[in-house]
Amino acid sequence: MLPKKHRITKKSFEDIFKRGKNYFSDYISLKVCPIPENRSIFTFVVSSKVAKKAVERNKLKRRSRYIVKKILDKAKKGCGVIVFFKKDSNKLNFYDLEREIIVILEKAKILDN
RNA sequence: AUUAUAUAUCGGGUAGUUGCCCCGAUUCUACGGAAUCGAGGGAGGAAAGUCCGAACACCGUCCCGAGCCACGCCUUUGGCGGGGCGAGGGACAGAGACAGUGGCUAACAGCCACGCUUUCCCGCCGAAAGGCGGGAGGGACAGACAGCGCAACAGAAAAUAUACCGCCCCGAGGAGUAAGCCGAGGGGUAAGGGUGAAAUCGUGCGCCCCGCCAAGCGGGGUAAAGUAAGAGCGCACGUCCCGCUUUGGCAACAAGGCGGGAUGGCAAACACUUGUCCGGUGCAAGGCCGAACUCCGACAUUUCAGUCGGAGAGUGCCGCUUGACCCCGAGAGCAAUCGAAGGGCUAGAUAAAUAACUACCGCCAAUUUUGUUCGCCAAAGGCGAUAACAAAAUUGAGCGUCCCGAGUAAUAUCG
RNA sequence: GCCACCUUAGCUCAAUGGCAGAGCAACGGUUUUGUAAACCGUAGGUUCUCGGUUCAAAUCCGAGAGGUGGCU
Repeated sequence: MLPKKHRITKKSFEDIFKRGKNYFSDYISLKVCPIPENRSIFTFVVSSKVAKKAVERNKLKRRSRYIVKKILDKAKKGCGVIVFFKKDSNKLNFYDLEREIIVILEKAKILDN
């Protein structure tokens, strides 16, 4: 799990959601927005349209947090990121999910490749 | 061993690497917090659905009100008078909820025990209706002689039976030599008609033998038995209802006696009746404190900026886990349940923690390959919140819903 | 967290407890040189699911499933 200082709070969520720039891939869409802090913050949103059971939604979120945690040091500072999952993304296994997330973060220029 | 039903309990394990939330200790600190350590803790039986009734918190109108506070007067260890605050209690009534009796409970529409009723099976009694006994289930189980309604189709008729066919009696009159026939109309009749879910409580009998020619009468038999005709009648039995009453039971009710009677169904039809219960909102309740920002006022100023005070404000903190708590359980009770003594502290997150990966054990209905005649099994391969159903959001009680295994107990069947 | 409502033919909707219907769409035919329109006809239903009340349930009652909307 991400430490608290890398999570998005209730207040900043609204802000990033409105002002954020969109990036898309087959399974994931991002909203990215610069923030006036010397760190990057993340959160993950899984609609109940993607996975009906809370169990599956939580699993997707847990795995994603672990992946982001691993690459946190290499990421650009000062970004607020909301990760939305699209349909069928619950069918990905761990390694495919990791590849998806890294590719789209590179696309959004949060990660250098 | 298999299947079905019911059900106490359990819900993957071990090791390693890397992490998250809470708690505790220590250190540092710009007092916001940060770092390190810890043989500290970290989802469920249904956490879910939200069908229920509670705890807890706040709020509204009226009334009662223990007590407290100050004031006035008097005949001053006291009495009287009006006023304020006020723990707590009551009423808040509608097109509301509930409905056998007793108990359990904080409370309930839940649970336990009992009663009544109903369906199926078995046995016995009886001519039948029906009754008695046993077993397995079901019952939203007050009231349909207070009102107001509903019942398609079929049927003569569907709730005040108002008679369509038939049957019986009377019969104006008609044709005819007569016998016999036809017959408007009137009266009686619910036994027959065959419908329907339901037809005015149900069942049985209305006879047999002998004597007199017969009708009829007399005698005998059977539990009992004959009218102008006709089963609305008679007799007997059964079921149910009403009134009075005896005994047993806390009660629902049961068993019996006397007398009278036969009133169909639906209240899960009604803004129907009777009885009982109920004020409202929900932890986003509510409390503390008031950041950014906005507005107002004052001060100060050439301008920009600023200082102080007030109001609004949700960044935050509390509520938030010691509780109708958990384990064990002497003892009370048919049981639900209550419970002495002893021991324990067991998630509190907030875009929301409780995990990710690896190895071994584990699991694999169906599908693929190899070994093997096949199966078992082994290996490959697949799965993994590592098995199904499924994850806290104030708390706990119940209901109903979902579901794989392990395991426990009992019955039936096969060996 | 809480509350209200809906589910009927392929689609949009009706239906006092008493034979489940309408419009559009589909299919066949008539008409036309042909198509459309028009006209005639036909088929299509587990009334979301499971129980119950009733002689009888799309309708009344209970439980479940799916969906829509609202408050905070």
